[in-house]
Amino acid sequence: MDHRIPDASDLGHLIRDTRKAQGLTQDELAGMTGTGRRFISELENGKETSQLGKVLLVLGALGIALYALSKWK
Amino acid sequence: MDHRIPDASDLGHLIRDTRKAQGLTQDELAGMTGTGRRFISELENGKETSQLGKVLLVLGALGIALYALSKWK
DNA sequence: CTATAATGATACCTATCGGTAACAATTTTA
DNA sequence: TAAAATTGTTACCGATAGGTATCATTATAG
Repeated sequence: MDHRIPDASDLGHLIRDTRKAQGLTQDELAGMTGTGRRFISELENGKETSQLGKVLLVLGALGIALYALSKWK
Repeated sequence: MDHRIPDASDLGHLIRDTRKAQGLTQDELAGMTGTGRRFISELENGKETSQLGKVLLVLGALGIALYALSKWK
């Protein structure tokens, strides 16, 4: 399934749903990505100031691929 | 055109290329998004710690749509 | 229901993000 | 080329990200 990601809370929801679909806890996902449970919780709740690199780590750990669609290039 | 975004530097390259394709300077893009030129410069150069919300603002300003592809949900 | 697990929220703390400004280096243009 | 424009880099600095630990709250299982 592909999802458009206009803002942080959309990404948060997708991450939460995907994590649960895989039967993972926030603690486990944090461990898999070298982050903390607090980071995962805040990310899933749509925090705008989450750091890009860590977000991409989490997406990667969940097997979520990111695509950018630009009509300019 | 769609681009896979595995890490921060891929996103940086896409942003830079798209910005130039539209004839914008970093200063102008910073102004359009309420950020600073420094943020744009570092983002384009693949800084991992750029904040998610601002990154999404920049993508929006450039007309780049983000999609997430998950086989779980 | 109730015990247990999972998540949310908060305090504490160090590291650092990013705005502004200034200067250097690089690229573009005439 | 040389001047101008653009971008990279650094200093300064207030604000805050996020790790760990802890407690409150909510969800889940038996």
